Amino acid sequence: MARLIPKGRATSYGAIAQYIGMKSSRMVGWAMAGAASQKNVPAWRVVNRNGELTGASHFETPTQMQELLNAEGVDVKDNKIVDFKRVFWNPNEEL
DNA sequence: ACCGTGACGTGTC
DNA sequence: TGACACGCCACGG
Repeated sequence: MARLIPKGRATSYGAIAQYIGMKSSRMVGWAMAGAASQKNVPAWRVVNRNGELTGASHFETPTQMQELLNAEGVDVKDNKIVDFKRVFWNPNEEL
């Protein structure tokens, strides 16, 4: 799922949960925790509904998530995505 | 089998 | 706007 997220965009746990049909968004986060260490899964493009990088601490370094997003053109300030609503990518609209 | 915990989300007060 | 409660479900103790 995370691999479907376009570069330079980001989505929320809830959006993914909704897309998959999962009732619990917590499970999405749980799944991402395991994917964070995997280079082929852009888990850094998944944040909470406020655009906060809440899972940054699960990466190799707490700043890596922000670094990666910055590298893709996503502005991150104080561990939050700037203008998240504009960067937000809704998988349900891509159906 | 029970309980606490967690990268969450939504609803109340 | 901030704090709290509750639903959700996999995992470890």
